[in-house]
Amino acid sequence: MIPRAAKTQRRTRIQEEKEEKILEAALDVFSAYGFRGATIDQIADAAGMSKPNLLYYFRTKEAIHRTLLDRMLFTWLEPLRAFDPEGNPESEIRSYIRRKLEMSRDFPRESRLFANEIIQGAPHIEDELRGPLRELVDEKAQVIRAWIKAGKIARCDPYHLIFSIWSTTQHYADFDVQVQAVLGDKSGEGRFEDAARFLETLFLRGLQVEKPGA
Amino acid sequence: MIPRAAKTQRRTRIQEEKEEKILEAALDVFSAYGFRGATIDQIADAAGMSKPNLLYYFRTKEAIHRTLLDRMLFTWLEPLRAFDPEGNPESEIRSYIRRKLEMSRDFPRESRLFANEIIQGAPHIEDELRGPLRELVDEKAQVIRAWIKAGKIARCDPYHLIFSIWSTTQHYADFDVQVQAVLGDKSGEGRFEDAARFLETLFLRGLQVEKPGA
DNA sequence: CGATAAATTGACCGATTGGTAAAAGCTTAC
DNA sequence: GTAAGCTTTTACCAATCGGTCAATTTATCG
Repeated sequence: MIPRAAKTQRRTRIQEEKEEKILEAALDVFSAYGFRGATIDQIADAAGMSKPNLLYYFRTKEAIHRTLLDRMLFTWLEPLRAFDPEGNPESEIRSYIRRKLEMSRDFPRESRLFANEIIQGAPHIEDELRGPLRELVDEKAQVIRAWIKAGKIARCDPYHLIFSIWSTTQHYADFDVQVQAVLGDKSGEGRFEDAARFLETLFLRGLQVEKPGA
Repeated sequence: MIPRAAKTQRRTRIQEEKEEKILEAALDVFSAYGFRGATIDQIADAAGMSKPNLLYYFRTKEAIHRTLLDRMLFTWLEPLRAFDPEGNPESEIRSYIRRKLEMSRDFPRESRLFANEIIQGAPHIEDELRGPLRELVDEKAQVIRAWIKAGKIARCDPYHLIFSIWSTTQHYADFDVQVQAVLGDKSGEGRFEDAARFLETLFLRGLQVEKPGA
């Protein structure tokens, strides 16, 4: 009857497939319209099934949204988790920027899902922001502070540094229409490398990571 | 009968007031939920009037949205228009950052209205993006390019420079919940100065505007 | 004042919203 | 096979959606 708690406790092949198909369709719709702007009918259409059938797998619209957000939040934080206190600042920052930029390129819908949620006040994930997210950022801010004290990078506010890396990289996913409107619609690979080069240069120079010269 | 085309051609005091009140309320609602997520009832409630009364002043939900977006787009571009080719790069960039940051502080709802629209594919303003916006950006990109050629700032892609200033500054309005979740909810003035100092330093150092020393 | 136009309202419309009930169709294990 | 449980569908629900209409109230002007 209820798929998520079937008597056998073991998920059917069909369950696995259909749930994935629903989440895939829902990602399209939620990322394009936000939670309130999205409708179950739209998601069901995109998933190629009837509305009651969809609601057989996820009991409410919110349940679908939650599942997507939970998945998203985890992978969204991966690059920051990979930030290594033992590594050298230049390459750590460089690869953090690159990873975030790759996520914008490879998972733009996930990025927009997240952006929609935050812009609209994060009503579904405020706890996660104030809990796990904040803790992780605090931890990495300490790492940056240590680098500053050791004279490895220029003095700066580590929190705003993290914010600026988030915003600049996510911009290419969330504001893609605007970027395309300004740059023209030529395909993406060259654009990606341009952005990567620009941001790496900006941040590394801005933090004076490179040897003092001239 | 129809207020926007009254026989007298002259707008009543009441029209002026009510339309402003509606737009004010609509800004709240649209910026919080996006176009599709917002409802006329919600806006009417927030404006303290009945739905038919609201529709007496704006014939459709889209008309309200359009009016807000048109107003917004104009003021949103003001700081970029003020970018002066004759000025010196350091102070121009510095004041551009500051102006954009002030807009995020003083008009966060307008910023979120715009962000919602762009994230959701800019269905209502794509023409404006490809037209006026693009032209203005092209023009200012030329200014930056000239500064580079004159050796006044470091070589970099001017478009991505503009994007990065947009994204970093708007971040404080659009992703405010996240910023507050990470930094704690202490009041804003100190935060604003911190952000301004960080961004100015990042960009000016990143562009090597300051005299080569050490 | 009275008259004319502007402003506001309650009642209502068809379409769409998120979600349910129940029965029919389909798989799977025995 | 057949029975049990999983999946899907049809029909439906109350609430809400954007928007209209006619009637009423209020403001304005001579």
